Amino acid sequence: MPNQTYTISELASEFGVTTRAIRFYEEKGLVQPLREGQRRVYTAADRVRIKLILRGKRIGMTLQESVEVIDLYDPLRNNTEQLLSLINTISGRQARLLQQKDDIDDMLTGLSEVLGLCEKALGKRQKKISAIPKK
Amino acid sequence: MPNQTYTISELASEFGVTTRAIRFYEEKGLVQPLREGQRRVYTAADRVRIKLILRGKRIGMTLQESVEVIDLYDPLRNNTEQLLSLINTISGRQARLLQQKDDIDDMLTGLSEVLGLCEKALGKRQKKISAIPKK
DNA sequence: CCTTCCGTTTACGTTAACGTAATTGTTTGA
DNA sequence: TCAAACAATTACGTTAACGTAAACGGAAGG
Repeated sequence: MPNQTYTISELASEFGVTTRAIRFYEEKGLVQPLREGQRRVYTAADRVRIKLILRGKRIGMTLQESVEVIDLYDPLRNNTEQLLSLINTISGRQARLLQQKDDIDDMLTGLSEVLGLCEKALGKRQKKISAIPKK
Repeated sequence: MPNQTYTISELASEFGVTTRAIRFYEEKGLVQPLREGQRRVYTAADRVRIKLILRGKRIGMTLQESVEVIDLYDPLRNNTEQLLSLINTISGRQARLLQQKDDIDDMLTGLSEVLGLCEKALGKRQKKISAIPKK
């Protein structure tokens, strides 16, 4: 039932990107939609992949990096050595993400301070204005 | 006393970037170090600007965006209209940053889950190994 | 004096991530 | 049936953010 599929322009408008961008992702092997004749047909899984790719982009990851992260979830390899290397990869990525959160928090703090100053400055003006009798 | 200055290579190695990158930032007008003859001399303020630029980069901002954010802190303009527009700019930026935090949290959650699976898989193997008598 | 180590300028090269045509189907509603 | 809307392929263009190389200058040390 929810064997829903999507056209390229549906996904494009849903995610606010161009169809060109989505075809580009395919060129790079990031997604492999089915075909119905010529037309591309995207499954729910394709849609999620694109969504995750765009999420990665928002926090400054390259397309390749996004794919690497996504691929961390795939059929878990069973070899011990690979598992250890996977753990290292994940830990490294987590560290970077935590650093990014700190960066964002710092920036948010700074912006809040500036915002406070702005409102304070406006507040004074407001008082003057509101001190003017209405009409 | 802390009228400290820095050479380009000091800053480069402190921040883990090349001198080329720092000169590039200057080309783009992001910093304007003093000169001592030919040599560039960076003040503490220059250093901070570069640090903030790199912080922006880490969370996926372009150099121009970083500069825009940094410039939000400068001599607060006094005009009411400008203040209102500044508030909008800041609010927009804050919204984006909060979105980024959510993105990061989602990614962290996913990675933790995968990490859990890895450790679980390794754990089983560890038990088998530790069940082997020592020599 | 000569080399070695910064530092400088100039300039062409590179990669990522699409944008922007131009051209060519294909389906669909008037 | 015919134009309008959507899709596909091909291919050249563009921007950001440096990399890389060449060629040169000053100073410091052996």
